[in-house]
Amino acid sequence: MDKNFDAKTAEARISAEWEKQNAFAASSNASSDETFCIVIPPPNVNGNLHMGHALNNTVQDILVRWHRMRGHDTLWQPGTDHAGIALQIAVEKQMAERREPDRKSIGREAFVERAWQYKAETGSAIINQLKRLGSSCDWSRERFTMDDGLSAAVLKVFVQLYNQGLIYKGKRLVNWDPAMETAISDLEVENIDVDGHMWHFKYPLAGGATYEYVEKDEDGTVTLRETRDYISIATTRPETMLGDGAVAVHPSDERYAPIVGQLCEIPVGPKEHRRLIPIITDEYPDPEFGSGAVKITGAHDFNDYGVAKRGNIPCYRLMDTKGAMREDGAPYTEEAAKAQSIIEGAEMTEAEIDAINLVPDQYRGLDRFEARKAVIADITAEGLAVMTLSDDERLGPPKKKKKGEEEEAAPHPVPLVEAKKITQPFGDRSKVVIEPMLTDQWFVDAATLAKPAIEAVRNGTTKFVPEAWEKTYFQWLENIEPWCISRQLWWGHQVPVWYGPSSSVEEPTNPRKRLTPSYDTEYLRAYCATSFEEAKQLYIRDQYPRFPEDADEVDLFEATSFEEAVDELQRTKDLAYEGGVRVGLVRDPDVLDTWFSSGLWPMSTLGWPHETPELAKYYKTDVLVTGFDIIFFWVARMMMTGLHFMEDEDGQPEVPFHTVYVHALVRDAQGKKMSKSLGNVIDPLEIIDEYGADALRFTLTSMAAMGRDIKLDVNRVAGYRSFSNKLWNAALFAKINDCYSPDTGSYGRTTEELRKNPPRNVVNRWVIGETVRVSKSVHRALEEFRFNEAANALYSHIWGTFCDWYLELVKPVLRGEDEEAKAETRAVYAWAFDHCLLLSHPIMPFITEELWSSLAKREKMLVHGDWPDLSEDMIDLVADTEFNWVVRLVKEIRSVRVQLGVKPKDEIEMVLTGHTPEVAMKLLRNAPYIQDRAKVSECAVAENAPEGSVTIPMEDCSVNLPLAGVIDVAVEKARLEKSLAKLDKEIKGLQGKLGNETFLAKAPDHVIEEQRERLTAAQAEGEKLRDALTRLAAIG
RNA sequence: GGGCGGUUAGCUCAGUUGGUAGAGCAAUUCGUUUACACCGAAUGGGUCGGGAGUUCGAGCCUCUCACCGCCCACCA
Repeated sequence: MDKNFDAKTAEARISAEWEKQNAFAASSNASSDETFCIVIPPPNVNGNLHMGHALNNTVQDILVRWHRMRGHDTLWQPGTDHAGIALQIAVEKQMAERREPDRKSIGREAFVERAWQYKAETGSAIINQLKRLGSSCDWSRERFTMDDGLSAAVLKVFVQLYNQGLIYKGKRLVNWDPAMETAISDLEVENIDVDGHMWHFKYPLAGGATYEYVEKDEDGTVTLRETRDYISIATTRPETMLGDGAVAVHPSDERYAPIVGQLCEIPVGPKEHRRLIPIITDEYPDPEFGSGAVKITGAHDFNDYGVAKRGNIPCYRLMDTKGAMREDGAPYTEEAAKAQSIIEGAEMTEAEIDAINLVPDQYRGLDRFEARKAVIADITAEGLAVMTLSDDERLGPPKKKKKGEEEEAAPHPVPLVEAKKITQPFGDRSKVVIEPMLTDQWFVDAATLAKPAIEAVRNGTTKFVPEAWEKTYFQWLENIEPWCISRQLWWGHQVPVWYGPSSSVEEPTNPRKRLTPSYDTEYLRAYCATSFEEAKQLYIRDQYPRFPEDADEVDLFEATSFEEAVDELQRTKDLAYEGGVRVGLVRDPDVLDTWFSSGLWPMSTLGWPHETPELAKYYKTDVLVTGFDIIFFWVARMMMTGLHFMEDEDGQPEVPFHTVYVHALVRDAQGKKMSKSLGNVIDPLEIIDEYGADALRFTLTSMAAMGRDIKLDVNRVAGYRSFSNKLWNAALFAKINDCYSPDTGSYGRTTEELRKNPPRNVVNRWVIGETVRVSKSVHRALEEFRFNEAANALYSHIWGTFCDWYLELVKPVLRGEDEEAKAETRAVYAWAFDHCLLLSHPIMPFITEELWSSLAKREKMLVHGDWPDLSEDMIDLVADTEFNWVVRLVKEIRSVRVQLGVKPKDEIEMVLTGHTPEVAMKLLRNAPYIQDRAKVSECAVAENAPEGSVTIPMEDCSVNLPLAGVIDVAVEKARLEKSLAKLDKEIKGLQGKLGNETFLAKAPDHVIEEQRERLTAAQAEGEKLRDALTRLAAIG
């Protein structure tokens, strides 16, 4: 055996061996019907292992290895997520780097192929990284959210929810990412406070009308009265003024009561053609804020959208998919006239309103931020920019003063713009400012699906650990909004809906008339199906009900766009097609939110919608291990879909897992998530390279208890590497001392034998008891998900008990001549050490596996070892108390030696006094150990303490070290006095407590008894110390 | 604005029915041809953020304040 564990080479070798043995395969090592299943939170397929993954997978692996060792039928289901938007960004980035033509120029089909190629290049990296961590997933069952099986699940879920009315399409204001040109869900928006500005502009009243503007204070006293020909509006987004549909004030706001119902002018655009909009009332404006008047831009603000819907105010879309001002449509004057006609009573459909482009010609094509600058400049030039701030507000926002910087002497000059902290929405992937955009999108009726998901946690069917997270879960689900699931991306599951022209406008008796159908959306019908073939059937049945038997005569083809459908029809128009009809069905181009497919993960990876044996056996799964950041994204959605689609044997909705273990996030020192852009990432792979996977795993395990943040300290990893080194050397010691027989490959005694015939030697009996104890502690800790307790129990047992005491104590025996004692000790050493390996394996799989096989020939690898289930009756209480006494005695002697400056090499005598015969026996029985451990030459027993000796009080005796002449009397005196002072303080406290009648009356008996015992012991010890002081005084 | 965490030794953090404050690292002293220097022995170090309350007894329960952080929703 090498002197140290070479993690780097050993880990690779051991991984290979596990793989070769199929050690992680589902059901491997199963000896009971009890199942245990965890589905991995699928990492992004193009991702790299970060500390969060490391923690997450360490926890899962501990549970999985533990259950597998217990003989449970165990499956850890692995896989990866296609990471919709994230992967598309990555692919496009790579294409740009490689100077390939961009996405749009190669087209959808080629791009998707390119993305698959990218996936093939990077797809195994994260899996290999998980393997390096030691994750014992059943890799043969690896799944991918876009593989055939999982895609089938997605289709089935979509179609069923669609047919149940739980998925629908609608024109809504959604969060739009102008960089990726797609909608995103609420959860994918990060709201960040940034320094912003608020502008105040005058909207002149139509036709130069005026009114008396009156401001009053709280008492009703008039503070301002003036004649105005405008209404003042505050905005942080001047560029959206172009799309204003109204100005709203609160119905109770008396200042504006005179002008409600009148029209005002949007002060931007060509002067002669400025749009007029009505002043309306709505509950939304806060009279206390700004001027109390709000411009209503329904197509670009979520609050305004609500007002617009209530007040029947048109929503004018100003921007294109890139967030630039629209360039389509007729010149501004014509478009504005259309809008104006609505005010005058013209009726228009939503689509017609959406088609109106109200961007004045000079702003068309400008980026939204450029447009903002231009709008501000133009309005300001016209003198319509105003400030309506109080003097206090004019000071601007408080500036953070840097050290040494002088306080601002004078207020700012009156600004034309108010500096203001504003919360801006950013795309969590693209990091660009999100634009509310009025678009057609697919939604899931989340509120309906949420109800059973809430109930299942309420009634305890699924439990969160720690429980506190249930509150977070409820809070979100109870206020859930429709979930926008469509993305205008190319990478992902395409929405399984096909559109075809409606034939209902005309009688389909003459199908030839439908040869070139109008693809105007008004006449489109949607068919949701799991395949084109199915959609075709649905279309025929719906559109040509009279010709079911003539279905062959309807020639349907699938087109990727409406343009293509029309082109294709034009192209084939001349082809003879007797007696039939030719129609192109166009598939919805959108893809689904990544979380739509990962939300099915527990069902889909086990085979659903097929009724596979795995699904029957392992669903519902047991524990879901996750960070709290994806409780909403993922956990809640798995609960919703799981409950909707899965049933138990009784036909009741079934949850996907009974326990959700929520762990902390690994963060940086500021409590921020680790991120590449912040440069605060600790790479787990580098840590593994340097310290080994076991050390990293042990570190994360010991920190798993933390509430929310784990601030990883690399020093701690180093500390736990030392721990594995410790374990390694304890094994080396076993090898050197032949604890494992090379012939039989075993240590000669089974647990059962040791239980029936306990060893003679008290040290061996004691270590068996300690082993039983630690096995119970570890087991209980794992049962209760208290991973840090399991780690700490092992740490202190292996290092503090086994290595520091047991290993040292058996040295004299193993070096001695008593062959019988040696044989017994070897056997017990090996047994106890094996248990250290068994119990540590879930946390530190590599080193324990390595030692397991290198110490002895084994029937099975440790990964399939039998998890200890030791019976309490193996704890020998007598040996226990006796040995704790020995340990305490040795520690006391060592302490005294160091304090009094006795040289480590010097052996001293010890004399026991004030003892009973039993105590004397106890001492003599253990004399060899005490002599060895405390460097004592002789353990004697006497009536009286020798002259000039140092005394150590024990509860049942005194230990005297004859050190006359060796020690400094003054130092010893100081030592005794210090101990005495400490003791007196304790005695005083205890006496006070026991003298307190209410304490005696109210405290439970066992507590009182405990305090009494402690007092007695402390008093006895105090006496001994006082005696010693007296004797010392006699010498001095 | 709503919700949730945190504040314990120099540092990173444990501390589960309220009953003598703990670990690792760091520090100091001493040691080691003995499984291990990725070592051993010993030592020092905390009015458990402030205040109030409940209790015989509070790091733990209640209230409050302060600071730090997270989540959700937001005033145009």
